[in-house]
Amino acid sequence: MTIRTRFAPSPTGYLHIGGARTALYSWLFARKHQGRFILRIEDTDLERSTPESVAAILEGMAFLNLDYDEGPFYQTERFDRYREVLSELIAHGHAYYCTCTKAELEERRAAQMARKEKPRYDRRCREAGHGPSPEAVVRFKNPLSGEVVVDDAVKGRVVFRNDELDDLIIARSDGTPTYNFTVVVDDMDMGITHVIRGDDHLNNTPRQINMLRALDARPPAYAHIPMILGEDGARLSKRHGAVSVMQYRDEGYLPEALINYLMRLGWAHGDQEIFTRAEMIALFDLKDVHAAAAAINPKKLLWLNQHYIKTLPAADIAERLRPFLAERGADLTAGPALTDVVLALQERAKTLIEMAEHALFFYRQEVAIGDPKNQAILASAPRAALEALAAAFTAQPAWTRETVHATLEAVAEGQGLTFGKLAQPVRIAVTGTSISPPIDVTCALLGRERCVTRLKSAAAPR
RNA sequence: GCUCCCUUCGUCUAGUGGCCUAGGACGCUGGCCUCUCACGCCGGUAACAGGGGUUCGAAUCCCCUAGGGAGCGCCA
Repeated sequence: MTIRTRFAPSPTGYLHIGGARTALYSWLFARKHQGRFILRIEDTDLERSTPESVAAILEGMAFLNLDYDEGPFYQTERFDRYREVLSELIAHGHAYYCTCTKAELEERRAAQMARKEKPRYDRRCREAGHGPSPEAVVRFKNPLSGEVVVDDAVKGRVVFRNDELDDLIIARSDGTPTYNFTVVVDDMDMGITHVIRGDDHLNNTPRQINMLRALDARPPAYAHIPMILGEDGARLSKRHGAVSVMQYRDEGYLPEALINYLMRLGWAHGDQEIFTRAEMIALFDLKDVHAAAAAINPKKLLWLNQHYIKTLPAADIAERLRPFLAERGADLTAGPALTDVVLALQERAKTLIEMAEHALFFYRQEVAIGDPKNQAILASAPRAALEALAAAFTAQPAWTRETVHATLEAVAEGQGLTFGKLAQPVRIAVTGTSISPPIDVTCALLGRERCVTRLKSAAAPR
């Protein structure tokens, strides 16, 4: 049997990291078993679904490199099929028309709550034999007795009693189908073998299984993965900062880091922290998914991002860095090869934004020393030392890291300074900041001409 | 309120009855390295929610309590 999994987001917002993890686990499971991964857009809520959200979801999946074998399918394009299954259900006595109004239902719900009962439909129309009408909804006739057992891959065996369940609405009065019904029809039609989704759906599962049975379909296997909590342990929301996958991208996070982080959040393989895609596919197993909700830890994500910035090929990082540099007005043709700059910066940036900012002075005509602290450091070196260095640089035959280093050492000695006492003011002079790669590397990369110009300008009286 | 789920360091987790005076990672922190910032290396900090059982032995099995979460929509 071919394993078939699906990711079924509703396009009512961006792709957030909880959804991304659900998608990742479904993708991994399919890949591990040489199965098929299907993307389905659950857009039956015409009110809240937007094309922008669809685009955001697709974009997020692409960024994370989660490719799908089938889809994206849109539920709004399958309304004929839902109608067909709906009439089948009605014809076989598994569903019925209900004419109770929203106001009536509301009232009964309130009364049940007041009586400390679980609010649910009282099945008043179940045997009434109503026919179709403009106000009528269609309800599924849930079994009245017995129980439904969900053998969940992460939660274990969960038993629901049918008398706890009510007759849910599967088609609205305007004829459109509802979520719990479309999901059943789609999972059945698309031959989904493993439903991997958030555990907020665990309570829906017995009703879906009952519908599947009414349709003579074999229920898939289920795996309900816990939700992701914010840093404070509360439910994830906008106020927790970056929760959108695209926002992480914009903040300079690598998909490798995000995927690794999400993978490891609520799942473990012993003490291993870093996983390649191939390892993830090979090692992933639903049974190792932790059953409890996990809080997001932004610092650890940052650490992982740094790890991948550090270890991925410099040329690769350079390509990803380009847009961040362009955004900051850097002219990449007026400076050293970007890959060389990345090589120098790779161990000193946690995000691409940070790297772009630290790379900027390589691609600017001039630097400004705005910070008073930096001006003070610059002033700590005798003007003559900077001038001597500029002269020595000019006279120096070859321009490499080694020769630059030797010149710096010679000038420092000549001026009666330690290497460090000269290096830091020089750093301020040529980069405009107190932070950069080693000064010899920085100068070598920046080029003789710019170094000399900046040294002279820093030495000039103001 | 009812039903369902969950509970190991601050956080993510290892642990499936003895290897646990509970391991790793992030964070925080002391030190080393050092021209800045980083990287790297060495060390420290900190947890089995509580209570009852079962057992020679429990973080691991059972029960209860407490706490957290989800669902109970003509939302998905």
